[in-house]
Amino acid sequence: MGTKGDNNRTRIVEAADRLFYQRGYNQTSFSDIADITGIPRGNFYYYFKTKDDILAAVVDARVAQYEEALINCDNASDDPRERLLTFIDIMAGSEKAVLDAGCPIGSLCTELAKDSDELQTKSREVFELLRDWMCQQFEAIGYADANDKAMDMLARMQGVALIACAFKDNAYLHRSVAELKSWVNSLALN
Amino acid sequence: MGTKGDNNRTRIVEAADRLFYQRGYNQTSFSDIADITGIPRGNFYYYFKTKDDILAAVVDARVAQYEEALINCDNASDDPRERLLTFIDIMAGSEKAVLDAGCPIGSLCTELAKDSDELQTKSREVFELLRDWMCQQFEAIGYADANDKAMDMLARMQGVALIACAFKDNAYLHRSVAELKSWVNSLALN
DNA sequence: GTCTATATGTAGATAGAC
DNA sequence: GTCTATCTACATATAGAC
Repeated sequence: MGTKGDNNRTRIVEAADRLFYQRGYNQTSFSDIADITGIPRGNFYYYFKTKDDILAAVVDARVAQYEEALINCDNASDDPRERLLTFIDIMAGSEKAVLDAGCPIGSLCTELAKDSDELQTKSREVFELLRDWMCQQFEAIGYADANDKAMDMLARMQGVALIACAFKDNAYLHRSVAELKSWVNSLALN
Repeated sequence: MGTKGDNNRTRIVEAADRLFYQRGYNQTSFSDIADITGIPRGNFYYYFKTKDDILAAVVDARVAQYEEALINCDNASDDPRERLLTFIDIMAGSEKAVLDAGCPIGSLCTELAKDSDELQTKSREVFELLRDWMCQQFEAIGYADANDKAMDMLARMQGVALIACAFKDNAYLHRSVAELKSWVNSLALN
């Protein structure tokens, strides 16, 4: 523990994370990951029992990454609206990637919805994290239907990412992000 | 032409259409289509040169199917708002499938955004058809930014379908469809 | 822990008999 | 037009040397 093995494991997960996003889970092979990391295919099975296990590790890594981002949002302000705006800015920061491959969370869930239930349930975890955090913010603003609001905001961001990617429309993406932010700004603090 | 060959071709396209929706394009094999249709794998190459050609035929079939649906929307009323409501009802009619596999158009575009440019461009055709028709309706209502409105409505529907599918949340789907319809109803006829 | 060699299955695609 | 047999490539996964 804590030596070279962990390093290799981490490198596999990071490469898989990027490839699952850019090519999709099913279209990413062990060879692809091996080519990027320089770690031979056969070696993967020392760190992971199956490809599904690699996905689980990737989802865990993404959850950890977003947890950190959400802490940053929390620290950015005491005003829940400001926190939501910070979150939108973070997401909008990867606009080029979104235009190219959509939202990493949404596109993964969409793909795995057509696979096994286990993969589907696992990939949903990132969404659940974001929904719960958004729900907290809407509760702090004073909404009784905070969870509904969180689902709405999640859906809105996903719709924007999907359409922007499908049409490769950068202008649309910018306009929609601006409109989403002005919607958050207009929320009354009850 | 017009004889048995067309029948087999049509059966292949119909089976592929269903499978591309339920399992995804890349996860659907010739064997899968052969199992459903009873037509042997090797036979496919008499009707299609490559798997990509089958996808093109499926997209063409979907475009034709939605063109027909849009004509029905046009015939339903002279009021563009009523037409949009009819369209929403048609899309909401397949709620069980949406919960299971998402929107057939959106999930295909999301998947193929990570594949070749050709497949991506082809799959976008269905979206373009819907966007153009929606744009017409918003123009008829009197919006100067009709195309923006069309993109917004498309994105909203896609976001709802994606989130409903990811969370397997039927109640959310119903609520969101109702809210979308009440939004259309509230549009002022200028 | 790390690597090579390989097993096993299945994918898309082709050849050629009928 | 329809079908069987098969090719080639590549997928996940395993075995076992070092």
